[in-house]
Amino acid sequence: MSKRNAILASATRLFSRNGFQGTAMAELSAITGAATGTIFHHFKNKEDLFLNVLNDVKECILEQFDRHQQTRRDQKGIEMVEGVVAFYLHLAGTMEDQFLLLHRHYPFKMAETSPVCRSHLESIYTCLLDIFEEGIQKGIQDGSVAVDSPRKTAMVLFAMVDGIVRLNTYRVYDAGTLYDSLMVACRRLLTKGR
Amino acid sequence: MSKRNAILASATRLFSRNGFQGTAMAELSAITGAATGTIFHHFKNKEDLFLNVLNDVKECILEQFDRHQQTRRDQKGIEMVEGVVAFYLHLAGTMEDQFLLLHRHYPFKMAETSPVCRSHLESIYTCLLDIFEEGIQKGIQDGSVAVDSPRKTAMVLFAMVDGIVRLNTYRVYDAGTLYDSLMVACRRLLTKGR
DNA sequence: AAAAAAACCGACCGATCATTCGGTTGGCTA
DNA sequence: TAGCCAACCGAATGATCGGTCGGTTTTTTT
Repeated sequence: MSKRNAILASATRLFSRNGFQGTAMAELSAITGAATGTIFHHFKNKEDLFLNVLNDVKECILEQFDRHQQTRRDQKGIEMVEGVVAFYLHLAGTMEDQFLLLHRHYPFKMAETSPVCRSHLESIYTCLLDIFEEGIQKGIQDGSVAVDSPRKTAMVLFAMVDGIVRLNTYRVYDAGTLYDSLMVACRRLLTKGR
Repeated sequence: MSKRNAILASATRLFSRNGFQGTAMAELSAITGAATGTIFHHFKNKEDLFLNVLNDVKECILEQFDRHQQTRRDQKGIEMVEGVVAFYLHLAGTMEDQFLLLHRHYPFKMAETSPVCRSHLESIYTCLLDIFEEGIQKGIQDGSVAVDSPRKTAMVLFAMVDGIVRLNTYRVYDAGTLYDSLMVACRRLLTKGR
């Protein structure tokens, strides 16, 4: 692995676990074996480094969901949505650092002044909401889903799923045992009951 | 207002908006007009100051919900739950800083090493979950709510409501227009449909 | 092989940080 | 009045931080 990529990989971990201000370039230097001069050779400053980390996170997440979507073209709407929810929970486990980064507050604060940061975050959330909405729309057409506003329902659904993931990574309570209840809740949200 | 309370009030705002490491004692000193020596006279260090802030947040939130609960003794279960959800959304608006503090990551990280911090956070979340569960339990008895596991449902419900509040304060999207959809989702979650 | 470019190094710098400390003030008690 | 103590002050301190710079090594190009 090139030194640049090693720096990016370790920076992702540090920015996620310790935050932006909690990540010291000296520590990053020690972990990666790259001199501080080398880090600033590849990235013009700390914020630029973070923006590159966030860009990687964005591309990784978008690619994962794009690939997942391609295998789900012929399902019923409700099954698509449930599949996405399950996939989201799965990814949150395998890409813990990336999801933790998105649960921290500073990226959203940085987005208020940095258009690049804002663009990355928007890409991620727009993509996720679009996927949820697509499943809901399809479900409405095939009769497996019954809701008023697809977009708003997608938002509420996403807030629920992401809320569970957050409470889990923040260790508020063990949400691992909650995934079944979440799927039940998901189904109830989308159907009118029988 | 005593100087100690002025320090606590401003510290709440700074810790919420700028984070722990993003809050400088010098800035706190400038805002409150208290010398840095005065701050360290009242609080033995920065962490102790934060713990006192968190304690105030805890007491304030617990008191608000206690008072709210007392006015809701004679409602149906589902109405109690919906009332609590609405009250939660209302509080998130009037106590923005306190809720933002609870949405940041560092208090939960600090909780891993500080028992005092952990205790405060546990008190808050246990209280909230208990209130949600109480309404659900009551609803099961009076027939207005139909779910399998009250506690797990309370957790999922809380994750949903808190998720909406978080996405709103992080300005991911404007959730203000989402409160109606949230209440609909809440009702669907708790009832079997007709 | 020579030259040019890119990657890399780590000592160094100024700024900022949390915290300390010696001293002043003002209200309370004996 | 004398003595005491909590509240208060702000200059000083040592550690740490992000970022720079002059130089060396490695890779690529010609």
